[in-house]
Amino acid sequence: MEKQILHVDVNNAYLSWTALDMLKHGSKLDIREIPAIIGGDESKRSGIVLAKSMKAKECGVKTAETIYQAKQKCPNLQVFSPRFDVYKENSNKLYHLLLEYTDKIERFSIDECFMDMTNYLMNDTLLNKGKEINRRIKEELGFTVNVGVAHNKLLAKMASDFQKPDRVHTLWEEEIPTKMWPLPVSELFMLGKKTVPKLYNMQIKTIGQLAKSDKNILQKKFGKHGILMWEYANGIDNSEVKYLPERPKCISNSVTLPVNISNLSRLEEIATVISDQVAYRLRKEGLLANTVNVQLRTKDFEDSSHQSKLPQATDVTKEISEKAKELLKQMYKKGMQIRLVGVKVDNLIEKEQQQLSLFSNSNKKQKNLDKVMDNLKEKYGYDIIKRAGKMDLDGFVKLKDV
DNA sequence: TCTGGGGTCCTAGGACCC
DNA sequence: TCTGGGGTCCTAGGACCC
Repeated sequence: MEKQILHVDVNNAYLSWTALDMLKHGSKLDIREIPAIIGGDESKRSGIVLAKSMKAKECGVKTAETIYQAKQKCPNLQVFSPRFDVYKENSNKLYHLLLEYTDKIERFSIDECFMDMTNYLMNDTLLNKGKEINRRIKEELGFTVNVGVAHNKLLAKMASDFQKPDRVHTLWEEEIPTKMWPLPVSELFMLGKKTVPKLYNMQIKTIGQLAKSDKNILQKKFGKHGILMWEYANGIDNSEVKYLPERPKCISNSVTLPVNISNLSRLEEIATVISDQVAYRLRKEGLLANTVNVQLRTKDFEDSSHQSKLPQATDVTKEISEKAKELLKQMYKKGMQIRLVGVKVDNLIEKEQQQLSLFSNSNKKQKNLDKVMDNLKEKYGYDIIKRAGKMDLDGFVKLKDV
């Protein structure tokens, strides 16, 4: 049977939600009405555009470009910092409103949901439900969304991306040739900046041309991805709305350092602090990691990563940080100027599935230490705990480097 | 004061085994 | 001694998403 799918996408989510929070706290200014962006901190070398207002968009400001570039285009641009606690709260409000319509909701990101409305339409049409949701969110939550209405996830997602903001668009199968095929191929979901130029070289410039091109040639050139893009261009997508929460496949944290660092022992200390964060999140999830991965980025934006299996699955901070340091030593070559350090754990399993081994109780001391630290973090917040003899990352780098 | 941070999935090559 | 070949595991890197 045909599926009935909605895709709900918050318009300029970070910016709208920041605007609402400011108004709630007495601000007279609605930053949705002026040229404004949500951006990182240029002094910390994380100065990119995370979200933009319509007025900023009219100036030509693009998401993910540098704040510096955005200001060139739009000299009176106002920049605001992201507020992730506020975003999480609004995301939850949205989710709970949508739950009134179906429990089959996939939270695709903080500001996007897929809804499987098959069997939940109650004598109404899918389009009417979409319109009602759009209206209720605006009235009850105070921000606007685009809603895509279709028979599969891909088409619903493409539809919600049509004209913005505050719109409801259908993309039925019979509308594909008129609504989707004329669009440039770069608009298709899963076609990014590496693939689009290759398609251009093949004289494939619109989604329609991609849809009509030879699937076998695409497969030869792009492998599985070639099949996927051909199917998407033709509106084919049989994937399900994944409404059951799944365990994460990996957990990672990384930092762009305020200054480049070319000193191995300092990098090791940074890797230790990050490992601590990763291990804490791992324990909160009740998971164990089998693999540790370290990522480095040089001042020239050359990325490299090394990974290694652990002797056994663990959530012990010390075991993860020791492995991370070992990998770091392998990777770091004298004279490298490091801009970013990241630690990731992979191949996660549920704690209950842990293989019993002769060594499973060997790290009792470390485990107890982790437990004590975790309790303090729960009680007073993550930042209250500084590792003995170390400062937090910012202070550490600022005071000891340059 | 130019370029974030957190994810998922895929591919290719080497090691190792039978 | 004329160096097969399939399967699995592991690692490094890359593409894409928001």
